Amino acid sequence: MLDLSFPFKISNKGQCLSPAYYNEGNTVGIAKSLLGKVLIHETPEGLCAGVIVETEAYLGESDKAAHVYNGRRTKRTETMYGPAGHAYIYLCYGIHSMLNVVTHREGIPQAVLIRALHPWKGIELMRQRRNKKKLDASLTRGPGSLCQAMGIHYSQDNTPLWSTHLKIEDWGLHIAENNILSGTRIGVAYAQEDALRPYRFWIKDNLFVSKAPRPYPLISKN
DNA sequence: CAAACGATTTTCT
DNA sequence: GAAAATCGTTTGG
Repeated sequence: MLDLSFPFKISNKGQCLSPAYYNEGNTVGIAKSLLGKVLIHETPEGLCAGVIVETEAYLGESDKAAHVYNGRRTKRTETMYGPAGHAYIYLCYGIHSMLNVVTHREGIPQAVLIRALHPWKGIELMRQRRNKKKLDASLTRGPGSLCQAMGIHYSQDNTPLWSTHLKIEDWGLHIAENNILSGTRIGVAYAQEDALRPYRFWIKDNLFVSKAPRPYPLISKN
């Protein structure tokens, strides 16, 4: 029997991450720091929240795995060129919304993809949205799945993450460095040498972290 | 204007 | 493990 219980000690109040948090210019650092933060979405149906347990960094125009590689500044990617802390949400495979956080000042298109959540609040609503009869780790594992569970849609692209209805908060969870693992990003095999870079981060042993499609981590120097 | 392509997920074998 | 689902974005003619 899977143990889906909430494994975090959480404080009694949360603090919304400020615009400055996203504007340090250190995307890899933010990708790691976002582990343990709480994503919150409130809709007329109710409030859902989950702890971020897996992220990936996308490092701008020189990153062959990024949408903005080689300066592809298009209607879709315009959000990535915008202010830090806005949500870059796009449609993938015609079906799945993907949530990213813009992590660099205007003009520098870097972002962090949110790949998995440990569900905290609104779990029954998530289950309904995911059309699951029984709860299991597939509820919020994977970037498309977590957006469906949270009710996040690509029409919400470019929303600031300090909005009243969509935000990321700090609830005092600190993930120790030795509980953070890294490896290669998923689904970017086409990106040649950049596919090998360890820009994916996750909380060790967390049940909701994506299964790796290939052997990992592929430890590469630099 | 036509065609190929996904930072994926689910279902079927 | 293989293949389908499904459509906006991007690229090529």
